Amino acid sequence: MIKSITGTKDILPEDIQRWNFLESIVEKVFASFNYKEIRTPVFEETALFARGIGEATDIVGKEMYTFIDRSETSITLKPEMTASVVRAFVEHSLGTKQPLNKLFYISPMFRQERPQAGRFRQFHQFGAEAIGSNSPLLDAEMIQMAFDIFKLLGLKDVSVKINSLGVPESREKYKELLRNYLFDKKDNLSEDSRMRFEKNILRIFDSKIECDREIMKNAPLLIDYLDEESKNDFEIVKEALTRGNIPFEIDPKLVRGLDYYTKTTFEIVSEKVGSQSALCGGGRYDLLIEQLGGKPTPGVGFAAGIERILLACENEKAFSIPESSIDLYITRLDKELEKFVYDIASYFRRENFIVEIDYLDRSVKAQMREANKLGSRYVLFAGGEEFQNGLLNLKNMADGIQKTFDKNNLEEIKNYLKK
RNA sequence: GUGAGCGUAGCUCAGUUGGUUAGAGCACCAGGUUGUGGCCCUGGGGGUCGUGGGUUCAAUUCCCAUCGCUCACCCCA
Repeated sequence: MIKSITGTKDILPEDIQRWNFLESIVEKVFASFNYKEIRTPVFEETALFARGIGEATDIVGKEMYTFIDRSETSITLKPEMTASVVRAFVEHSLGTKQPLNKLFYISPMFRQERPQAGRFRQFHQFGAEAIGSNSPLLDAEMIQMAFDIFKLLGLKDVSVKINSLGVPESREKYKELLRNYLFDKKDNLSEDSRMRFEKNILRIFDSKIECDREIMKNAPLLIDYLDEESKNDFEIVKEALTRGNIPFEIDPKLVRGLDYYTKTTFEIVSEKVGSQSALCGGGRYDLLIEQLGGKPTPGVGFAAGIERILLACENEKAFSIPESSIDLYITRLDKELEKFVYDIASYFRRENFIVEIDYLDRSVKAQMREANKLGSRYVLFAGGEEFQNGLLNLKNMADGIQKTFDKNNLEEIKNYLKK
C-alpha cells in the first residue's frame, strides 16, 4: 500500500470543519486590521531562502526540501513565508504603490525534520507582514492580531513572550560583552554551546542543558544593553500591549532562530501541545528587504502554526463543531423510481436544500437508517400506492409525523420545508 | 542526524509460557416489519498477526534485519 510521505498528513472530511472554522476566524481578524491576502508559489529559487533566512540557520542548513529541476535550477519548497512575501514585495514594487503594505497569508510550508507532536514536514501557517513602517505600534498590532485569533478560537492557556534584539550595532557590542563573559567559562559549556559560541553566541540562551543554564544565569542580558531607539520602541510595544489588555512577559532569553530579526521579537506559547510549544512567533526585520535587493524598508511580521493551534484547541476543548446534518433524504421503493427521485432531488438542491438520495439500491429500511445517520430533518417517500395516486409522504424525523403532498406540486413541499 | 517505545480486522485493543479453523467492542452490510430511522435482537463480510530472513517437527509468539508509526533531543510554527 502506498502511504503518505513521512511527516505529511491528510486532512479528512471529519477534520476539515475545524480547519475551516480556524481559517474563517483568521480571515475575519486580518480583515478587521485591513490586511490583504497574498499567495506566493510553494517553491522558490533556493538562493532566496539561503539569503533571506540566513546561511547559518538550521532551516537553511539542514531542513530545506531542495532539489534540482530539469533546467538545472536549484528549487526549494518554502520553509517559511517572510522571504517569499518580501521577494514578491520587491519584484512587484509594492512599496511604490503605497507606502505601507499590510499582507496576510494561509499556506503550507515544508521542512525536512523528524516529525513529532506538533511538528510535520508539510505543515500550515497563517501569518501577516506589514512592510513600510518602523512604527512599533505595528509590532504590537502583530501580537494583538495573533492574540485575538487565539482568543476567538477559545484558547485560554497561552502566554505571550516578548524581547528586543536591538539594532545590529548595539547587538554586536553586546555580543562582544557576552563573549568576554563566557571566554573563561567556555570549557564548561556543552559541546553544542561551544559550537554556538563560534557560530551564533546568542543562542546559548536557548540551551536546555543544566551546565549551560547555570553559566548563563549570570550572563549579561541584551535587553540591558539596548540602544536608545530600540529601548524606546520596546517601551511603546509594552505600553500598547498593556492598554490592549494582553498579558505578556519579557523573556530576555527569547532569541529566535532566524537571522533577519531586529528589535522586537515575540512568541506565543501553549503548554498543551507537547514539547513544541510555540504556537506563533515573529518580530521586526528592518534590514531584510534591503538584503533581498529592495530599497531599505522596515518590516514586521509573524507566523503561526495551524496544526499546533488545532492541537492546543483540541487539548483545551477550546471550541466544538456542531454535527453536520442534511435537510432532506428522499427514499424510494422500487428501482424504477430512481430517476424520478434523482430529478426531484435536483429540484430541492437548486432551491438550496441539502439533499441526499440512495445510489446503492438499498432497502427502504437501509435508506431510512442512512437518513437518520445523516441527521436528515425530513424524509420524502416515493413509492407504492400513494405514488400511483400521485402522492408523496413527507416525514419529520424529529417527531415522526408524516404529511402527504401532491407529487406534482413540489413547490408546496418546498414551502413547507422552509418553515 | 541521535535516542527510546510501539507495529494483531476500517478504528480501539485482547491473545499466544511456540502447538488445531486468531478474538472482542465500535464501525460496515443484511435480516427481525415481503413500505419507514433512532433502542434492541440475530446473522454476515473483513486479518498473508508491518515486511524479509533465521531457529524449530511447528513461529503471530523466540532471534536478526528492514520498513513504518509515536515521543523526545536538536531546532522551530
